[in-house]
Amino acid sequence: MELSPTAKVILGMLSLSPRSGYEIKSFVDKSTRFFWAASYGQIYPELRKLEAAGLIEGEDAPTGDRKRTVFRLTPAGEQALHDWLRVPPEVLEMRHEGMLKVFFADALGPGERRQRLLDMREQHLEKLAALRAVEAARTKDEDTSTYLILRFGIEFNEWIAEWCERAARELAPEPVNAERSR
Amino acid sequence: MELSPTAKVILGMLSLSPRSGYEIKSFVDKSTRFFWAASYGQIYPELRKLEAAGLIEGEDAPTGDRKRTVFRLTPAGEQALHDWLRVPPEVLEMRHEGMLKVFFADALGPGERRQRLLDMREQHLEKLAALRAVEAARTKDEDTSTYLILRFGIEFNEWIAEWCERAARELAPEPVNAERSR
DNA sequence: AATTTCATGTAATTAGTTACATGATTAT
DNA sequence: ATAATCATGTAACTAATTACATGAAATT
Repeated sequence: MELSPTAKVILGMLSLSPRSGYEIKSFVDKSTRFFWAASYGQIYPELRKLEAAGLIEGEDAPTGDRKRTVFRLTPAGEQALHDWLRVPPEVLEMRHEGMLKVFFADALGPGERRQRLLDMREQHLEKLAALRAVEAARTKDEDTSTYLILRFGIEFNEWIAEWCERAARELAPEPVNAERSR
Repeated sequence: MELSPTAKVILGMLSLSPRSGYEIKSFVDKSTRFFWAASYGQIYPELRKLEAAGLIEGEDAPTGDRKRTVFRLTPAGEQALHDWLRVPPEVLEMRHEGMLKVFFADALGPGERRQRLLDMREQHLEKLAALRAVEAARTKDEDTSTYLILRFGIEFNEWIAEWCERAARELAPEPVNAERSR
């Protein structure tokens, strides 16, 4: 059974612990968001499909009068997750507008490449700040894979920001400031 | 006028030089592919829309009996490209299955995280080899933005592969080999 | 009292891939 | 002769976002 992109993240999230669609979405936004996003428009229909396929099962768990369904993996769902995890990865796609603008920067004339690099750097510094905030809010999970990936995200964005700074510096030797000034 | 994702790469490619849809596609595959892809199913319909909007114009340039249309930017198209390039980037999306598998690796048990890291490393080594081949085939363009981005791609994939190797080594002190052995 | 968060869902739209179809030209 | 490349395009399908809609509970 071929898993859809959103099925992959849902099954994985439910392997961490049973949870509702809303909780899946909010945890995605604090964790996999920077390399694997998911919206409500994907999550809720996919939860129904996975339940129909017998990979997950939902249980009513309302808070007062507000209805709520918590999903957990079935044995078949756990098996499907394991099967997927053991195969080498295939999907590796990016949509990086900052890089595209640097790539075409020469169309603006010789002086403009530097500013495109600084714009790209700025975007990664913003991502970095968001990930650092997540790191600060977290509680003892040093030995988990989820924390390892958070560290990856932080170091990854640092590396890119530094690469941009270095490339900008090589174009013009003035110091690079943190703020955009235009 | 809001440019579609594919319009951005088409206008940029035509700023490098006039070319056909086929040539746009093959150059994308050798250059922006690793951070901004485009398929024929996107390119040909978008070329028609951009021509209808007056941003590009096509000229018949057949090779013998095989018909062929070469597109170039109009002044309005050049303006649209410049307007887009000068605004800070917004789109920054990834679909990174290797990272997602590392993220959920604990579901397989404690020993499996290492293999997921090595799988992810392998994928980036493959990207790296493809980009190095492009670099070897290229001719004097050291001072262009397109070459800068190629260098970025190479160093970026190197950095990720090394990060994976380092993380795998910290989990188990045996040496990391280039080949998958399972 | 008002705002934010929790909670679930759908409809419309946009984006994108993959497979198919056709045919000329060039290289082996 | 055959295969690879050049060249253009569409149809079917999959994926994904965005906006909308509704309403309860918790917080300020």
